[in-house]
Amino acid sequence: MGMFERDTEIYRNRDALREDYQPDELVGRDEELERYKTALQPVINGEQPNNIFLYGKTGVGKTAGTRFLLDHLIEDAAQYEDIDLTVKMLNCDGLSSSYQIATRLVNKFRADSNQISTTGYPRATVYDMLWSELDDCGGTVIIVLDEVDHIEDDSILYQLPRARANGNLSEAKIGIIGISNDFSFRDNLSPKVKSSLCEEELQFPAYDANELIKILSQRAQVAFHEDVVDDGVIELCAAYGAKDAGDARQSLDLLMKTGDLARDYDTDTVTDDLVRDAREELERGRIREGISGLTQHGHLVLYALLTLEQQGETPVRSRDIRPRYTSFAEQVGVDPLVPRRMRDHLGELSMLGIISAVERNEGRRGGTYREYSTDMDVGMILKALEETVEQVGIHESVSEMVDQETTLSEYT
DNA sequence: GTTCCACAGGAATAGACGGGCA
DNA sequence: TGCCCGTCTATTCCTGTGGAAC
Repeated sequence: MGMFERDTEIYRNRDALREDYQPDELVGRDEELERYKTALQPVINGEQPNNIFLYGKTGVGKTAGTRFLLDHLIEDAAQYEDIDLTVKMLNCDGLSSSYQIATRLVNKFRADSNQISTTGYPRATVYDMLWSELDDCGGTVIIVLDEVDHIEDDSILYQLPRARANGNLSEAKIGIIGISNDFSFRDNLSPKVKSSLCEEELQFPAYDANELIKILSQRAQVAFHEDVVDDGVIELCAAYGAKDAGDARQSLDLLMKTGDLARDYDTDTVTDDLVRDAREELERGRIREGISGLTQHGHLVLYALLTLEQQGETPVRSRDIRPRYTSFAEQVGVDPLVPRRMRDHLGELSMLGIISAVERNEGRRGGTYREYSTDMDVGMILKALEETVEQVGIHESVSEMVDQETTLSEYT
């Protein structure tokens, strides 16, 4: 027998569970796509396209829906001789200024051999280059700015929709599609930008469990061989996904992890139990990753909360976490942070989903405050902390402290 | 309706640090 | 090497906020 043996293969096409997989049909977004389609209709009519602003949380099909519709739009527009449609998509992640967006856009229109540098030109020159590229291109041009909330200044969002009205363009008709998962971004736009960019606003709500089931079934059918996936697996993945954030990406990851576990265990069926294992595994990974990105003080704040949790003192408000945190900080020989900064760390921890916060309000008697607790297994987080944090001294001091505290509390 | 509590969290600012560059 | 710049952490000061108490 050889050293390598082929796995019992449950997958037909594992890639179908990946985020970037494009199914032939987009399920679960019927209403949204219908409205989106209506908003794009002017393109086919040969009119000036609407500017569209699209918002919704991560993993609710904004980008996938846009790709899907625009692909069809390009295909259908080709049937009309008087329409010359160009679509350019730009992901603004990692780009912070209008200047950077403008240079990237110019390069999108130019050949690889003719790219411009992303620094060095006066802003007005870059804009002029952009206008001439757009005019050379002519016809209808749709520019999709994904994650548009990463841009910190309005300039390009103001200039682009008005380029034609301002006489910078004579040939091209421009339509902007802005995609954002930050709801407050829209409100923070200056009124003049808001009115032009947000002519059509589309909101993509989170997926509910039924929609997730549809999506997962569709993908699973392609991804797995027949009769490999037990009844209930899909439903369970969807239920977890709907409970957490209504995020399709997350549910798909869970399903894929479950399949991977089944493959690793050499079983030929994907079962409910594996879903639970996979979820724990993903959770562990997420927590480890979150913890590794924290500063020393973040770790100390987390330790403080964890030890309080172990003693049954949670949920606990930040001012009651502080003494514990302060003594931990002293134990490891660092100055404790001011309360304001400590709250930042607590906020960061709850953003990462490692701890949870509930806002409480006792009015004139007690004002508003937040109560923190961990909604996960403390042992698991502690283990992740020990694995991730190499800082000498912390664990020893903390476990010493915990021992003291627990012995103390045993006597009281 | 007004007041007021105690915190939430935004804004301005400073210092440390690291990478790119002449 | 020193300089510049952007990023990250932390501090200080501040305004905002929801609902119980008045």
